[in-house]
Amino acid sequence: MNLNANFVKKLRNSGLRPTKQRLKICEVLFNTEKTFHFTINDLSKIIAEKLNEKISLATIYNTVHSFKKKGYLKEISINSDKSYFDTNTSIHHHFYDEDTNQLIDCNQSDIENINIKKNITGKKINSIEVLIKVAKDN
Amino acid sequence: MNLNANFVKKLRNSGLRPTKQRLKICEVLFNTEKTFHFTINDLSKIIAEKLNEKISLATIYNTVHSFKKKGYLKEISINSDKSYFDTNTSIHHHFYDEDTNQLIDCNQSDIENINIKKNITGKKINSIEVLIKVAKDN
DNA sequence: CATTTACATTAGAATCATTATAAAGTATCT
DNA sequence: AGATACTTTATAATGATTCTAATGTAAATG
Repeated sequence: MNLNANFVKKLRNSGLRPTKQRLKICEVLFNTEKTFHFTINDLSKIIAEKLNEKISLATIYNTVHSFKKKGYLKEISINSDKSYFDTNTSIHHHFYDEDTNQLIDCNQSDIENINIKKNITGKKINSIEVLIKVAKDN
Repeated sequence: MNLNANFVKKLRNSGLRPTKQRLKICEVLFNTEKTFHFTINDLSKIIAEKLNEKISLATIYNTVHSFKKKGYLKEISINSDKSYFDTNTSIHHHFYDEDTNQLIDCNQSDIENINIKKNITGKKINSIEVLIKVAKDN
């Protein structure tokens, strides 16, 4: 399956028609070797600068949220004013560098298995996320 | 040490003068058997309703942030639009009920020790927080 | 393949949480 | 008590996100 068909599939699965704008968004999000973290504002700038395309914020918000709902993107919790998203949707954790405000992936294999002894009755666990805050050591 | 003296001490330690408004805030935050979670808006409403006092939002924000900086309150990360605070400042984790949007404490003793095998070079770990998202099991 | 219909895009307005401002009030110091 | 420094407050400003409604485009229909 070529890239474009893959993008179309992701969009359709998310209940979205494959439009020019949304395909551009896919290009930035899914056509990369490495996964990455971004805010809506970051994404908007990348599209504007690298792709020389201007897509309205409303469209970007809608598309990102649809992808998130479908599981093609993850939202990441940080004490913060902004929402961070992650194109790495696998189970993994994060370091948050308080000096630089940078988010860094922490593979599941870098943390020993987390064993939760007690759960809320009648509920199932949907996710376990660890956030490790680090700062200059001095 | 009586309660009031305790409040004054907390305020002074946080670099704040003990004013009428701030003491009312302390009353809500620290004069309880149980610790609890709140948003600034919650706090504002509790003060307005239970204490029959109206304190401006700016004062509440300032006071809460000073307490947080000093460690008398914790801020909690959730995928969200709002900031949650916790009067339980001990090391502990959280369940987040996605059905009800409720935050529930998870004691450190309810999770087996978390062992991080790899750290960012030159950084020290300030905190390790686990957020367990749960939802109806059906 | 023209037409209709349903969904999309967009700029700009609206909203909501949070932060800044500056005038009036209060705690503390001397 | 008077001077000084910090506070409170209402209101304005900001910034992220969502809404709106007019215009545009994809898909379905005949």
